Formats: sequence, C-alpha cells, structure tokens
Amino acid sequence: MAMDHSILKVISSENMKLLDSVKHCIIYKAETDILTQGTQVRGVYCINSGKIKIYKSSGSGKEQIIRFAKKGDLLGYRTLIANHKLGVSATTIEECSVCFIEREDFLKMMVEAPQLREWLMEELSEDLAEMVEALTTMAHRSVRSRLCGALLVLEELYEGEPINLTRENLANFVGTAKESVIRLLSEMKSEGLIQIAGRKITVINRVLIKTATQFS
Amino acid sequence: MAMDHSILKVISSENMKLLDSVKHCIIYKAETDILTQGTQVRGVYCINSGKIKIYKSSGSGKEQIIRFAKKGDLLGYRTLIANHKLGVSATTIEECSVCFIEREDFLKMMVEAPQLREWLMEELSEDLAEMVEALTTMAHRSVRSRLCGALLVLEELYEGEPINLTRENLANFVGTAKESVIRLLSEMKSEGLIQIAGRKITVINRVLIKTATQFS
DNA sequence: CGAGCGATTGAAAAGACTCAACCACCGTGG
DNA sequence: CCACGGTGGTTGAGTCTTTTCAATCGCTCG
Repeated sequence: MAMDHSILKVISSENMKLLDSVKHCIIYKAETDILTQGTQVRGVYCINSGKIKIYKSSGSGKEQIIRFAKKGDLLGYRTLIANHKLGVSATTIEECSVCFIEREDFLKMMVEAPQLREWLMEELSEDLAEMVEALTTMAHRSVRSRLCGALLVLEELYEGEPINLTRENLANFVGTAKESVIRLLSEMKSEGLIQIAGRKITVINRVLIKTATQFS
Repeated sequence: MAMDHSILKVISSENMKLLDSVKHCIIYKAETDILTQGTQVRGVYCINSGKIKIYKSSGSGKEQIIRFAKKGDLLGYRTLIANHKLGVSATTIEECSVCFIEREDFLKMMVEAPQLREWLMEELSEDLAEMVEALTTMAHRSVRSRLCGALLVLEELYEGEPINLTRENLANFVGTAKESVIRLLSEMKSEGLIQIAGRKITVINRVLIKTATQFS
C-alpha cells in the first residue's frame, strides 16, 4: 500500500509497534458519518482506503465541503490537540477502511515522536495555505472558474479514475447551487473539455481547464 | 503594554534575553509594505503597535484581505518554517512599531523553546479554524451578512475606538465591491445599526448586527 | 408497479457588479 | 490666499451572473 505522504511514513519502527497495538480498524459503508460538527472527538482516524468528505454546515442547512480526504490522511487531530469541539463533519462517500486511535494513545505518541509533531505542524501549515487560497478563489472567481479548479483537484483525488460524485456534493465543494453545476458541466461537455457518463466525469482537455482557473 | 496573547508571553526569561539581543525594532509609516507575496521571508515580524492588513492578490489585481494583525501578532513564521515563498502580502494601515527577528535567530529559538513550538502550533490551529469558517461564510452568506460579521471583527480590532478603514479595504475584507459596501453601510446607518462619521464607523446595535450574521 | 432520489431543463427573480459621473476633502504650489 | 489635482467617498442606472422555483425525467429498489 502506498504510504508516501502518510502519518505512517514518519513513525519510527518502535512507535509503529505501539501504533499497531492500539489501533482499531473499521470498515464503513458509503454515506456513513465519521465525525460530527459540534461534538468532541474520541480519538483520531487514519484512512486506509476510500474517500471521505470534510464539510461544514451553516445554519441555513447548506453544507460547504472543505476538502476530501483519502488514504493516508489523518482526521480529527487538530480538534483533539486543541481540545475543542469539532468545527466540521466528516462523512464517507465510498466504502472506507479506517483505523481509529484512541485519544490518550495518540497524545502519548505525540509526546514520544518528535517527527510526528513535525509532520502535524507541516500538515497544519499546508492546510492553512490551502484554505487561504480557497478563500480568495471563492471571493474573486466565477462559478465556472471555481468548478474548473474543483475538477482538477478531484481528478487528483480519483487518481485517473473518472470523478464519481453526486452533483450536489460537487456543488457543495464549489460553493454554488446544484443546478449551476449541471448547466456548466453540460456547457463544458459541449466544448469538449470533459466527458460525462451518468454521474461520472472525465477530464479531457486539462490544459484549457487549467487556463480557465486563472481568470474571472 | 498588554501582552496577554503574544509570543512574548510564552518565552522563558532566558530566551527573552536572547530575543532582546537579536531583535531590531522599526517604525513603519502607514501604507508601508512589510511582506510581499511571492518573495522569501528574511525573518519574522512581531508587532508592537499599529495595525497591519494581511492580504492575497489575485491575477486580476483584486486583493482579498485575509485578516488584520495587531500588537502581539507574529508575521511570517508559517512561511519561514515551511521554507516556502510567501502566499500573502502584509501592509501597514497605520503607523506601526514592529520587531524584526532574523530567520536564523528565530529558528534557534524554536529549537530551544518547546513552549514556543507549542504556541505556534496553537496559532496555526486557530488560524486554520478561522479560515474554514471564513470560507463557508464567503460561500453561503450574502454581502450584507458578511459585512455585519466584518464589522464585529473590526470592532474587536479597534478595541472600542471607531473603525477606521478605507471603504476599499473594508470591501476587500468582506470580499465585495467598494460600491456595495457604501450602499449597505448607509442602509445600516439609516436603520440605526451603526453610526458613520466620514471614514469612521461605530457599531451602535451590536445585538441586531450579530443576528444578521446568522442568516442569509 | 410505485416511491423516491438524483439529474436535468426552463423561466423568472434577485443580488451584486460595473461603469460613469460627481462630490468633498486635503495638501500643494503658484 | 486661492486655484489645482488627487484621492477617497457617494450615487444612479443598467447589466449580468447566479439563484430559486417548478416541473419533468430516468433509474433503482423494495
């Protein structure tokens, strides 16, 4: 299994043993809630396989998808470290295999493994930079431009497989209405930028789509 | 001077001596660039007094203000630690007194002071949570609602003093056009929510404004 | 088969932006 | 002292993107 950018990459073999002894692996079906906004976390979750949406719901019932997590990603550590309540929710969008690490065990690992602390700090930095980027994009760019950006991100997420999301999830990621996404997608299809097969979307002309993310 | 939530709060007296020996204090006039997006940082800046806008400019020349920094805030450390180029710019909006700490000196302090590392991690967490909040706000709420939210944030920033920003900066913070801000402000003035004296804005009815940030 | 969910399409409405003109204030230099 | 230029603030009108609402369709599952 590829662990190039995972927490497991930075764990010493000694701590790895510790980890093995405390983790609990679980399989979740698609559309299962893992974390719920406003609650405490009981520990952290490390994704082995499958994709999970991280989102925030606003008062009016709309949800904004912040990012998608996939294998190697760690969920819940920020909230756990700060001892806050969760600011976001997480729900599987496919069947997922996930390891759960109890709060106390994780904190212990953090104390003992400086590389882990290092890695978490880098993760936080990275995420923060991404959020700043996302914010300015949301503020300045048109729905079409944002949709193009989203498709490129999702292409990465799906690693060559066609993008497979409900239009609603796509809309909640882009930050727009479902109908707008549908209209723009069919526009882009007729321009030969993408291919659509039911729910599945395949990027055809990556270069032009990339260009579209630079303007408007 | 109040240092309740500053880097200086977490520095041991020993490190404080080190800090004193390596810092350089500088006074900047209003509208002076401190950090420039896309460049390397030469060190970190700690604000003694005055206010600074942190913003990101997009290709089309628009700028999005990410946040305002004031006394006690530290600038540039995220970029410095990650050894990246700056993702944002920083410009004073008032006369500011700022301490500069050379890159190497700061890294040395980080190695020697675990509380400093701790503090930085908390800062990052906090900032990340704020950015996530800002993103969903930008995506879901109307300009008026965002403007109300901005006014409450700025009221904090100005600590009781009237808010004193150009309409343009206010617009770039809210993520809208200058004209929209002007129109909405005069609307809110006629509703008795705020008071306007030239450039200066005073919040009158905090409760109603707060309510407005919950909807739309 | 019928219910239900997601996708699609059309039409109307609304929110926000752009453009353009104008004003008010302030500091400068003649 | 006053005319001048510049910056920032204000207002109005028209436009356009995007949303919302409503209706329809197609598919799957019980």
